[in-house]
Amino acid sequence: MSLMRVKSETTVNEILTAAENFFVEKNYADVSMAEIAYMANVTKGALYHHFEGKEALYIAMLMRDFDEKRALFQRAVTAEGNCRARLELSVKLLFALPPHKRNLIRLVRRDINIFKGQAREKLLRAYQSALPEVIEAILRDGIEAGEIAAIDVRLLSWEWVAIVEVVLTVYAQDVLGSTERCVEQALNLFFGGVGVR
Amino acid sequence: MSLMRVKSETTVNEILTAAENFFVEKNYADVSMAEIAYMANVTKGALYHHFEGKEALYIAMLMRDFDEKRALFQRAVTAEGNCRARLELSVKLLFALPPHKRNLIRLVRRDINIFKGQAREKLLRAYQSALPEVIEAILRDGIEAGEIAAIDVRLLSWEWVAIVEVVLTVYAQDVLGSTERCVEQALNLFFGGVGVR
DNA sequence: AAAATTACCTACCGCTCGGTATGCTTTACT
DNA sequence: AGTAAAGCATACCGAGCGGTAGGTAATTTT
Repeated sequence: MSLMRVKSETTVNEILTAAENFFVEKNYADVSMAEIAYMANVTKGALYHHFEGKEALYIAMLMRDFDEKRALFQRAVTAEGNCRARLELSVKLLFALPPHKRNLIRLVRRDINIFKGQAREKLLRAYQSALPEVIEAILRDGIEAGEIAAIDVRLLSWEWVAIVEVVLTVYAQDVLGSTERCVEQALNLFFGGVGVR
Repeated sequence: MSLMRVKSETTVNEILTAAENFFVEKNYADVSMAEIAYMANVTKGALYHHFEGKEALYIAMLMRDFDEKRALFQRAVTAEGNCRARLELSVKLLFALPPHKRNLIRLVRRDINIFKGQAREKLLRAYQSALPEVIEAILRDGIEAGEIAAIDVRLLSWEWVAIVEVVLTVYAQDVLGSTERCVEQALNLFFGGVGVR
């Protein structure tokens, strides 16, 4: 039970990693099971041995990433400091990831429409608890401490994520120069806006 | 030349409208030429008579929408008032559109990755001139007038669009109640941030 | 050592979808 | 009136993909 289990886990991980690489760069429909298998150095038969189908594989891949992301951002929630400092930490943690892992964050919002019923619900719940809820926890503290205005936290978290996604682009990093400037830009906009007072 | 031309134009418009309805709700790959044809009350033969293929049809559809959007937002550029007032007008114009036309705006950013080469460039240029450049014109005026901070206008326009897209969601409209509140929320965040001073 | 289970491969099936070949009907030109 | 051309329908093809059936080799269980 030991040797085989290790082998299986290794294969599964290789498959999931291969899947990540394809799904971040191409649409769900444009990624074939055959190429994932090829990239993972196995055959299609192996894929269907470990996963029920394409949809299950895709969901499993996202779930694994959600777990990583949740663990990562949890560090920002439990960190010391005020709301702004903790948001800053969360973005810095995100920037510290390799580009490919960063971009995985956008997959749900891009592909959520292709799933129906329970698969869709499952994904949404998992995403909610991996990202928005974590941000919301920080924002709630910020509101209680009187640092930010008392606006619906979910809406606030979405706006925050939207703002961050912009500075995550290549263009933003070109224009702003460094990671620090990107983080600063996002924080300044979110907390103070761009209007001149 | 007259009767047939009118007939043809009508058919083309019906095809484009049918295409819009499908492409806003499903991924590019999940929309079939057959269902577009059915929705437009023609056959696949007619589609391929009027368009070279699926890609050409999709691009033509976006192009038509770009033209409408550019004409729409141009009104905000030439309007009287300061930067903030004109941005407000542009969002209100967007909100005044039927939901289906509103959402077309997100298609490019969603699907741009599935095109390569010249098709991709063409789409990007058309999109740039239909939306970002229009916003940029307003923002540039705002910077010159000292209303907003001197940040790269393209980056600013992206942030603005990102913020607006959030208040365009159903959730935001539920929470905030009215269109006016949505517009106000976006403007307040963009100009003043959410930090308490 | 035999049986059962796991991991994986090869070969194949069925279906969908983009695209095409061809012909019919209506309009436009001369 | 006759001919050319445009608008559109029908019927079909070929490729590619998700998924399956069945076999083989290794490992674990009894």
